[in-house]
Amino acid sequence: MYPLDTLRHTAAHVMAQAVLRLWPDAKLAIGPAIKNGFYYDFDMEHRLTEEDLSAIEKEMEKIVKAEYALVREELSNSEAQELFRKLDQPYKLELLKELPEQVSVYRQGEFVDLCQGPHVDSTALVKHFKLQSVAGAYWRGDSSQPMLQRIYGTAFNTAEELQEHLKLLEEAAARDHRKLGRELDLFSIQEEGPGFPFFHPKGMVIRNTLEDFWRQEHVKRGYQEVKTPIMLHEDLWHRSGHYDNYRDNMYFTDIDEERFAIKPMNCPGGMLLYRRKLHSYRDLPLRVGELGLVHRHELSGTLHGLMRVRCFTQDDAHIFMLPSQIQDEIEGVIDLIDMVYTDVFGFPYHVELSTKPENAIGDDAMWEKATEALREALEKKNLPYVINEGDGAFYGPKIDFHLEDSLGRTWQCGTIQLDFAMPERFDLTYIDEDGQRKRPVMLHRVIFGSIERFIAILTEHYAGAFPTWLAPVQAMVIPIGESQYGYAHAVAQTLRERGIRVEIDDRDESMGKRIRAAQLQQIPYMIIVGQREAESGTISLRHRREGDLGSLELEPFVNRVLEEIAQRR
RNA sequence: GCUGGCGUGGCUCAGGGGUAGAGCAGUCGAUUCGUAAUCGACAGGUCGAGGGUUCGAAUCCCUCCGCCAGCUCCA
Repeated sequence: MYPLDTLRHTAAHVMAQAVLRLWPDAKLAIGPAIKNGFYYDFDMEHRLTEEDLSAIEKEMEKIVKAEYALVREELSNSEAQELFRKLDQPYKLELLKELPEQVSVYRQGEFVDLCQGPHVDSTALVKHFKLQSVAGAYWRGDSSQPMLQRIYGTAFNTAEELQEHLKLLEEAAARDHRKLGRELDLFSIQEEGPGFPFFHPKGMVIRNTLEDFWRQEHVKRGYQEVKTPIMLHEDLWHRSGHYDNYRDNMYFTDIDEERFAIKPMNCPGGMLLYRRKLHSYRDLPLRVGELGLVHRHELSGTLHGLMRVRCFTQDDAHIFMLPSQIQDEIEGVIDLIDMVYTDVFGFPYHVELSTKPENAIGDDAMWEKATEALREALEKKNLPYVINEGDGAFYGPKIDFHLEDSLGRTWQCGTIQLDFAMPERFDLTYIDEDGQRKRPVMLHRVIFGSIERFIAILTEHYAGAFPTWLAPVQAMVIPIGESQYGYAHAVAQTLRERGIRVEIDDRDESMGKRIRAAQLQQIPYMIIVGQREAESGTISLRHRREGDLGSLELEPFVNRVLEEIAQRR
């Protein structure tokens, strides 16, 4: 048994060999193993289609059956150059320019590729593979370079593992929040507003419930809430550094011959609010939250349902604090994020520490200090982390929280950014004990990240079956026959008065059909009322997963639902 | 933004140079039903938009818009 990435790397070679057999003019770029499979990039006249994939797979099968040994060969760089010049493989020559004096190639049958290895011993081992898709990809990931054709595939050691993986992909497609968002009537994106989502009544229930939860937890932790304007004068964005560092993602407009920008971030507005009055050291830490709607110009090709949009709501907060409060405040945010991810949603997560990017404001010493402070907090909290070099915000380093959903996919949601630069730029001050004006330090942080994206993640995580506290409709009352309509409406009204989101399906359709409709809408509880229930003043309860739960009085049911809501289950 | 693919009723899809079709959903009627699809009828589309070719375009060509898969980027 070889490690999967070794097997997949060989699979990439087998695929390249097959492609070369079918299209001898193909120029090979690179073909590595990746997280869930492998790919190889080609430059060729023929435009690959999905149909070509099965032809390539057939050719690959021949190569597997031929059981070619993979043979490693050490060459000098110049020998390799000669080889690939002869083979007319210009991308390999370009790669060689940056490789050391001694390089290696791997051969299998008539095929040879520049490659470090390692590989499996024989093409015979690449039995369980599947080609998945064709897509464009830039040479060296650089949008100024030519676009190549990339074939994605995957490979496993056993047929079972391959099947399992393909099933997982199907499952992910079935849970796609764009599909569920339509079916459950949560949100839509119209042609008139690419990347600008519309929230439907049911989507708004989820959204408002999340926001209510957010507010409760923030009030408990001493946060205040503000709302800053969506549009502010361009001068502000020059001062904040956004104009220089973020201009390409911003929307601008004119008002009375003055230039304004729609906010891509909430912090500059937060700065203005801090500056509205003098602050004493006694006021700090000042924790100011904002559910802020930001707009960012994202490339059209990157838009993706609610996951990637052009306007979204950040559950933002800015914490202004004394330098001595940095550690406690960071830890407080880490605890809050942990509570939300772990206790409420049950998401496992990992953290990354992102350091100074190329476009950055503030000097190196400042960055060093900020990065160290974040690192210290992580270590104090005993949180293992990986470093994400150069991935910080332009105003400060950050801790990113990546949660893992029920399909094992990870999503970056929460982030904590430590910022010494903005307070400097906006000349923020507080009056210290000694009567001197001093500079506060600032934390930017989000828990959900973007409400829109978080809802998308939740939708896929739960496959549309939102827990009761979030479910847009918590109970559907289904009268069996017309004579129970009055009783059914009375039951619904009682539930409504107790704060339960209830609907009634009294359409003139069979009970089976109405149960099915409620099941498909993933409504947690169905309340069936027929003659028996109407006469005894009870309900017959069905749960979307547990099925028929038999009959009971209304009160225990109300308590059950209210308990689930209170427990956020 | 780039490469490739795709745009037909609310949804899923068929049709493919002679002037639009199914299922589901919807409406109406019959039915009044005991835990995932009762039966029937009706209604619903200038086939993404604009231009061109043609006697005739949803169908062929061009441009634009949008969507999908990637790339790049990111909450």
